[in-house]
Amino acid sequence: MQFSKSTDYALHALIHLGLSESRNHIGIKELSASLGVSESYLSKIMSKLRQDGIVRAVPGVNGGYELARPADRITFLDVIHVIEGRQQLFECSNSSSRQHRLLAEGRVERQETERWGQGECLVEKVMVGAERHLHQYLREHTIQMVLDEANRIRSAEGIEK
Amino acid sequence: MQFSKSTDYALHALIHLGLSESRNHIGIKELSASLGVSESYLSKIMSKLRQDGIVRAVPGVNGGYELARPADRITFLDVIHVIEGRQQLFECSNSSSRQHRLLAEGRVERQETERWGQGECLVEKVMVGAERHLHQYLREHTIQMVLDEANRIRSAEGIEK
DNA sequence: TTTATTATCGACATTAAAGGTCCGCATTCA
DNA sequence: TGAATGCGGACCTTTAATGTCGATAATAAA
Ligand code: SF4
Ligand code: SF4
Repeated sequence: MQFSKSTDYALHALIHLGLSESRNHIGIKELSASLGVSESYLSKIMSKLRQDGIVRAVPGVNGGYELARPADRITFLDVIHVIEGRQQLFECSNSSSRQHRLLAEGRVERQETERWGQGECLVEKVMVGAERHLHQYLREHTIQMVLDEANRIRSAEGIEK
Repeated sequence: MQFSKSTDYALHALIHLGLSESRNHIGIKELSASLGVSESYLSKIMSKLRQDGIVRAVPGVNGGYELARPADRITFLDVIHVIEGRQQLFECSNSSSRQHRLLAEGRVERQETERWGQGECLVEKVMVGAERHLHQYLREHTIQMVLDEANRIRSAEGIEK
C-alpha cells in the first residue's frame, strides 16, 4: 500500500514546471536531468499527464512541456488519479464465498439489491469511507502550495546572503 | 494503490472468528472453506495475525484460532498494519536528485538538519498529512462494528420469519 | 504414553504489476 | 527541408503479491 515511484516523478516534474513558469517550454531532457530519471520513462509519465489535461506539450525545436492550467488548480488527487488509476482502495475479491452469503444474503431478498449489489457491503462501507477521507485531503492540496513554500524558502535564502 | 487480497482475507477471517465467539476454537479448515481460500495460504496470514497478537492459536485436536482480545479493540488499522507492513504511503526515491537540492538544500545549512533530514520535505509534508487522516479514520473503526451490523441484519431476518 | 490432529515454517513456483529501455514515427519550426 | 522534439508500441527486467508443498513441532484426547 504505497504510491508508485511514477507518482513521485509526476509530482516533481510538475513542481519543476511550476518553478520555471517564466520560460515557456521545458524539454524532457531538462526534466529528466533535474529528477534523475531516464528520458524514456519520464516521457511516458508526461504523456499520461498530457492525456489527462494536466500539462500541454509541443513538439519541434524549442518545444517541451508546460502546465495546462494554473498550479493552484492542480491537486495532488488529480495527479494520483492520472498515475495510479481510479481503482478503489479496497476491492472485494470473494463476493461469491460462503461467508459473503452469510453477511449479505439477507438484504438481497428485500429489494435492496441495487444499493447492495453495487458494492456497498459491511466491509466496503468502512473502506469507502476511508478512501473518501483520503481523497478529500488530497483534493485540498495543490501543486501551488508546494511552489509557494519553495519560493518562501528561496527568497529567505536570498535575503540572508 | 490498493490494499492486498491478504488484507481482505485477514479481515474476513477475523469477522468469522468474531461471529463464532461461542465455540472456542475455529480450525483453518473451517475458515478456508468459509472464505474460499486455500488452507496453506490462509494459514500464513493467520500466523502473521498471531505474531502480532491479534489472534491466539492452539495446535492439537480441537485446536484452532480465536480472537486474542475483544473485537472492539481490534481496529482496521491494526489489521492493515499487520498485513501491509508499516511502510509509508509515500517514500521519496530521489532525495539525491538535482531538484531535491533546489527544494531542500537551504534548510540543511541552518541547523534544521534534524527535522528535515528525518523526511519532512515539502512533498512529504502533504503526504504524511494524508496518511495521518487515513490512519485516523481506520483507527476509529473496529471489527466489532462490522459484527454489530451483521448481527442486526441477522436478527432482523430471524424476526421476519 | 501414544496417536491423531492441528498449526508453523521454510522453500519453492506462479502470476501480476511496476519500472525501465529501444526504436521508428509524427509534428513543429527555424 | 531538416534538425529537434514529443509520441507510442513492443519488449525486457525487477519486484512484490499470491499460491503450493512438505517436513516439523505442539497439543489434547484416548
Ligand atoms: S461482505 Fe463485502 S467484503 Fe465481504 S465478501 Fe461480501 S462483498 Fe466482499
Ligand atoms: S523535496 Fe522531498 S520528495 Fe522531493 S526529492 Fe527532496 S526529499 Fe524527495
